[in-house]
Parts: sequence; C-alpha cells; structure tokens
Amino acid sequence: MFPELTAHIRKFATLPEGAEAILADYLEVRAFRKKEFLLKAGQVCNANFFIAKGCCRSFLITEKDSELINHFAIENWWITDYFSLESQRPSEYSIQAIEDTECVVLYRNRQDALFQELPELERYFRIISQKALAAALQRVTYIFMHSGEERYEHFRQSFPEFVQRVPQYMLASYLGFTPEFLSKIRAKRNG
Amino acid sequence: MFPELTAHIRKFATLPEGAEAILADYLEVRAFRKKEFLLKAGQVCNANFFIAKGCCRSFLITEKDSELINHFAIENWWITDYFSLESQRPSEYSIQAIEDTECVVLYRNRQDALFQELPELERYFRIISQKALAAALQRVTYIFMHSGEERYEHFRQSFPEFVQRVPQYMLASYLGFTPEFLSKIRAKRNG
DNA sequence: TCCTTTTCTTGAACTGGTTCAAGAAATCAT
DNA sequence: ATGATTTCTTGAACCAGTTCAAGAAAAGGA
Repeated sequence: MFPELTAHIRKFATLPEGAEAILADYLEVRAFRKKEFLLKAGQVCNANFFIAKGCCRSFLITEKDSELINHFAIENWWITDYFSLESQRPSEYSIQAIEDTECVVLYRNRQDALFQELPELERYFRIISQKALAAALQRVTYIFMHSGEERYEHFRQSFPEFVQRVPQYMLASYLGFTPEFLSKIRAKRNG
Repeated sequence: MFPELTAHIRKFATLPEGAEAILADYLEVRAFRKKEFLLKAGQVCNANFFIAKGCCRSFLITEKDSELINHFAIENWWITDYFSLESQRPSEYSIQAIEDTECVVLYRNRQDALFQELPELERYFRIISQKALAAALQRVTYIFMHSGEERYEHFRQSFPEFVQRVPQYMLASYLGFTPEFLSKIRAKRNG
C-alpha cells in the first residue's frame, strides 16, 4: 500500500506479519497541489505527513511580514509541527507544498491506537525523532560557526539537485539571510 | 531508586508494576565534579545521561579554537550526542559538568535490552525527543528572527535563575555571539 | 502569443556584531 | 590572606550582511 513508507520503517524497526494491513487501516494517502497548504498557521495541527513524492516547506510570517522557512521536507521525510500536534494548540507555522506532492498521512486522533496495535512504530518514531533532533542541533552549531556564504556553499554541495528544485529566495530564507545577499554570493561565484 | 527520573517518565508514559526494579537493573547513578567530562570529543558516545541534580553543557571547539556551546542541560533533562550514540562514531562534541552533577546513566549497550523489558520507554523517549526536536527547530527560527540583544533579553526573562548559575561567556556562546558583545549589552541595560 | 506574476539582480547607504588588545574584577586553591 | 586563574569590561577599527529602491529576466496562464 505504502511502499516508500514501509521501506523507510523497515530501516529502523522490524514490522511483524500483517503490518501492512494494519497500516492501511490507519493511514491515508493525500495529494497536494503546488502551493496548497497541509497546515495553516493558526490552525491546530492534526496530522503528521510522510512525503512519498514531492517537496514541502514549513514556515512562519515574521513581524516584518516576511516568510521564514524553518524546514524543508522531501521524499522519505515526515513533516508536521510537533509542538502543535502534541499540545493541540494553534500552530505558528504553515506547511505548504512547493511542488505537487503525495503524502501518507497519520492523523493525530488515530496515532495512539495505531501505536497500540503496532508498538514497533514507537521505536521507529523514537529513532527518526532522535536523528532529526541531532540534525537540528547540528544545524544551530553550523549556523554559528559559518558565514552565510559558507552555509550556502555547503548546502549547495550537499543537496545539488535540491537547490535546482526550489526558488532561491526560499533557500535564502532557510539559510538565514536575504535573497539579495544570496544573489550577490552567486554573482561573486559566477563572475 | 531514581525518584526524579521515574517521576519524569510518568509524565509521558505509564510504567507497569515492578518497573522501578527493572530500571534499577539497567541504570546507574554517577556523580561528576565541576569541570569533569561526561564525554570528550573524539570518543564514541556510549551513554545517555539524565541530570538529577546539577548542570552540564555540550560544546565543540571551532577552527578558531573557541568553544561553541550547542546545548545546556539542567535537572530533568537528558543529555548525550544522539548522532554518536546511534552511529557509534566519534563525537564532535564534549559534554562537561558546569557544576557538581548527579546523573542517571543509560549505557548504549544496555539500552535495547531495557527497551525490550520496558517497551513503555520507547514511548517515553519518542515523546521527549519530539519535544526536544520541536524546541530545537524553534530555536533556529528564533535565532533568525531576533537580534543578539533580543535573544539575551528573552533568555534572561525565561530562565532568570539559570543566568545566575553559568558564566556569562558560556551564555554568549550558547546565544551565538561574543562575550564582549554580551558585556556591552549589559552595560547598556545597567547604564 | 502577449500580459501578469513571480523570481532574481545590482548598487548605495547603513548597522549589528566582531576582532584585537589591555586592563579590572572576581573567584579559587593553598 | 595571597597569588594564580578565571571571568568581565571598554574602546577603536572593521566587516558581513541588511535595507531600500528600481529594474531585468523568467515562468505561467488565458
């Protein structure tokens, strides 16, 4: 039913016989068009989204009315606002498809029952959360250790295909500087 | 045996009868003196530390030979390098006691067996990892949205007692600016 | 195809924060 | 107490990155 997802789960946990059938009972597939919202700021986040195909961003609007992207998610990543999801309070973030995107959706109100039927998923989500946590902490370190230009070069070399997929101004926002500055970095490189 | 830890676990998961005895089999208590290292950069991280009393920091040494603190842990927080812990590769970070500290230690080589005996712990660690992840992502957003001065004021108001507990230069490092700059912020406030 | 919207570029003036250096104050060990 | 170490302060010169404004290029829709 969800080949990408079950393959991903099996990297970190062992699924018992019949797990696919149980997953199929609890999960839904949803498609989002480019620019469609998976979650809008102000709403309570009620689901965790696994990207089977496509690409999304999580962002908020700053006081100065500009978008600040805190996260991208591509194939084989989960994206949600865990803070809103667990506290059931309105989210500050919006999650939006950057391309046409297909997701496997785990709704909050089915999560506990699913974990009870398939306790291995607790392990799976524990491990991927810890990995994501380590990555997020490293990101802070990286931001403080390197200049904007270094961050861009590093990102470009780490995800060359991704840099082609998203508009430059979104990359600038994620990397923590202005689109104008990114444009100047690129001019310097190519000149 | 570990009153602070079991109380913390019960906030997020239900422990069965006899759980304390099992925990006592698998966990150890260790004390660290001020400045003692829980983990040194270059070593493989082999444990996860729950702070029952005291305070630690996780940091690395930059190219320019200065310390960069990416994390503080006080009472009721776990601290480790999840990346090194799970991959069993040498850690880039050191973890060091800032005060005399008492920890409950979960060693890596006992973790899987413990989780098998007490599957509720998978849930506990999943939930606290997700919470820590949400906090780490918010931290990046916060860094990009606010000036150094604003970050200091916010931290001071959020953790007034903690600001007293650690040297200013560690705070500056954690907040992502130089000790000199922090000194100037304070001079401005008090002048 | 042509018009509209979205995305990217360039320059000039400016600011938040760094760097370096030197000294003052506080804390620690004996 | 006293000397050694650790932590904090101050100033001047400097630079990475911002802001604002205006236009160019590219992509998208009927």
